[in-house]
Amino acid sequence: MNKELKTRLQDVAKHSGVSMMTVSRVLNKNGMVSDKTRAKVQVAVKELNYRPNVSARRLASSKSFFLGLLYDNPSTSYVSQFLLGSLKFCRASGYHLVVDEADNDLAKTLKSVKELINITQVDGLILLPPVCDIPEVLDTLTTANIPFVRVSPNSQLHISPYVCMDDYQAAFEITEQLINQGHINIAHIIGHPDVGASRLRYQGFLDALRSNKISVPPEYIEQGYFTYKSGLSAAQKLLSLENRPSAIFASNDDMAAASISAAHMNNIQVPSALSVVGFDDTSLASTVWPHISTVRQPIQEMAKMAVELLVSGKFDDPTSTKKSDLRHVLDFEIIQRESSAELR
Amino acid sequence: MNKELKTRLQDVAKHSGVSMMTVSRVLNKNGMVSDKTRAKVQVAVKELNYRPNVSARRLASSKSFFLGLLYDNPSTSYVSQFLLGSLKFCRASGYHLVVDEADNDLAKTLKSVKELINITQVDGLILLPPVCDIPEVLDTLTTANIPFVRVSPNSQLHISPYVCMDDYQAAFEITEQLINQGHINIAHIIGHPDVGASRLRYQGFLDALRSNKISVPPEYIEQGYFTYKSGLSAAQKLLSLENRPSAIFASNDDMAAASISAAHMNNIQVPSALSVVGFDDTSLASTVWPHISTVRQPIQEMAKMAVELLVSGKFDDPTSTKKSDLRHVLDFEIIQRESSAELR
DNA sequence: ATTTTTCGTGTTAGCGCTATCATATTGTTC
DNA sequence: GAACAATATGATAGCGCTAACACGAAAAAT
Repeated sequence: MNKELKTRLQDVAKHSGVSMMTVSRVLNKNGMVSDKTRAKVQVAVKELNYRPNVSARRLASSKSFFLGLLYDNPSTSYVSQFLLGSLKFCRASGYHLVVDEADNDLAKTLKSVKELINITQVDGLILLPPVCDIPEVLDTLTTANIPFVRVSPNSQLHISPYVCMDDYQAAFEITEQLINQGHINIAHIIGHPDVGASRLRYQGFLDALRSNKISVPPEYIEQGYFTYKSGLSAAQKLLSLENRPSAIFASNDDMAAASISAAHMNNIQVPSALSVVGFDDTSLASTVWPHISTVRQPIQEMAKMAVELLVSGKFDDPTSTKKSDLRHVLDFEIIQRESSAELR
Repeated sequence: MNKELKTRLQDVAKHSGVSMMTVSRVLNKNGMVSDKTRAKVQVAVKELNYRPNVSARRLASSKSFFLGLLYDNPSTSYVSQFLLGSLKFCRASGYHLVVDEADNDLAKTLKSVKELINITQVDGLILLPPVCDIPEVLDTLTTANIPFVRVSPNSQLHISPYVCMDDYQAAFEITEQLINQGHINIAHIIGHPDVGASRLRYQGFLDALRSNKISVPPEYIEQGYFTYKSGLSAAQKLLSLENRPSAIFASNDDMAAASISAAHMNNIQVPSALSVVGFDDTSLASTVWPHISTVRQPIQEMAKMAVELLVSGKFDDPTSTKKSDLRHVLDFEIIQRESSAELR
């Protein structure tokens, strides 16, 4: 560790002719500094390419500069994408990320949460679905007064800031695209019942059909669990129906991939005899053949937003924030690939 | 941040009736402490459930307690698995992980490495393939005298510790398993030429055939790049051969998945008319249908080992270590699933 | 013009730990 | 048992930063 190289707060202070404390205030954006001094300091920071020492900061301040990320067990690629995104933005803001997997067991999950709070002393927590909807976890955090951000939560939307995308609208649009391609017999594989997005996507699907005056027979709706396996058995049922659907909308890519497999197994050509669309645009969507038409979720952007919300400190005082500021919706994108096509 | 809760070094010192410095010495395993005092202190540490404050440590010591992880662009699931593994073990050892993606551009990659060294001041670096074989990166690290561990490296094996598995042997065994299932016409899709493991797997494949007196026509060997796409075009060629192989051994799961897709496209049943085996046992292997028979790489264990090697400090002085200590081989496992079967 | 309030800035102490050196306690040699 | 080396422990001073207060200057109120 080369000590000569590092610029310290003192160097910046000397260079701009003020005290260390003033520089500190400028960097932490709290406290009051006149515009003139602030500008002066900022110039010095830039010129010296100063980067604060996270450890010294953490040691001296009441903040830990740690954020926690708690994930459950959705698709691996979803978690890893989110993870990479948040690591990147944490680093940019001088924070560190402590990652923990929530166990299936509620008691263990709560233990993890408490350890993050008491031992690691995180400044805030990011909760991925479906952990973000476990009431006991939310209670623990609220009681401990730890700020947290939830990703695509399902319930109790007023208790914390959250990032999400418009699952309903995306489902509506991708369904409508199938309709525009001439499909009428469209089946749906619902996502995991514990994940709120599943319901929204299902609703979007239904409403798209309704607004186009298309009715859905009940046997066109199958319950899945976001896993390949569940998708496979759902698709098998759909494809063995008397009146086989010409298109399947699966609530995520894993189940869409499974639908394609099921089609292969039954010698049904995709997309000529069956169109399949998924949701999420995980790497899987372009790793199976044919590539899956899907909805791109901006996972990295969601991670960035989640980190930013915590870092900003805007929500540190839970009583002072208005409901309207809690919701942060990011844009999606419909991706047309080879697994869906015009009905012939 | 609740200050009352945390046990400090001082508390441990008081509790065991020695000075802070002695406790520090016990914890850091350097310096000399008598066995009696060490025992006393260790008891106190346990009783008080003491956890050292990483930031204070970092601030006061010459170490940064940061490790860097540099990855390139192999399969997402490989990276994310490794990432999760190393995060876990870093946390357990009180280190933090700084992750950086190596750009395709050499200059940018070197810039990342230098930033990790100079700005973040990492204590050590983990290099994933194929970054672990870029001479300029290795040179930079050697010059800066930063310890690093490489994962499945290809070349210059004497310059740093590394973790790997026996790719050759694993390839040999999974090929032999196909042979034992009655297969004679076995094709191979080679992995990315820049990744050393590709060659080892290819060699293991060849030697398994040779030792069973089976000859391979040259058209049974296709070059791939570890991507689904490259695997698809390779498999297409293999399956359109006059004398079609009855089995394909792909150098990773992505290309095995592609081979299965290609089979579907050509109306070839897997595994009844074509057996396919892969390598890595990433999540993909059990997300396509049929599930892929493959070699399980112990990715998380490799991550753990890599972190441990750096944390141990055994290799901080590059001149003092013997060649024999550098190599760390972990066990693999052959996983038989539904994509391969007895030849009928 | 004086008091009060605000704002902007500097001063001091210390966060929890380790490096460094000083000191105390052994053990070893002749 | 004196003289030395080796080993074991303690005291002190920071690492780079911020909290908490102190203080002067400007603005507002009397």
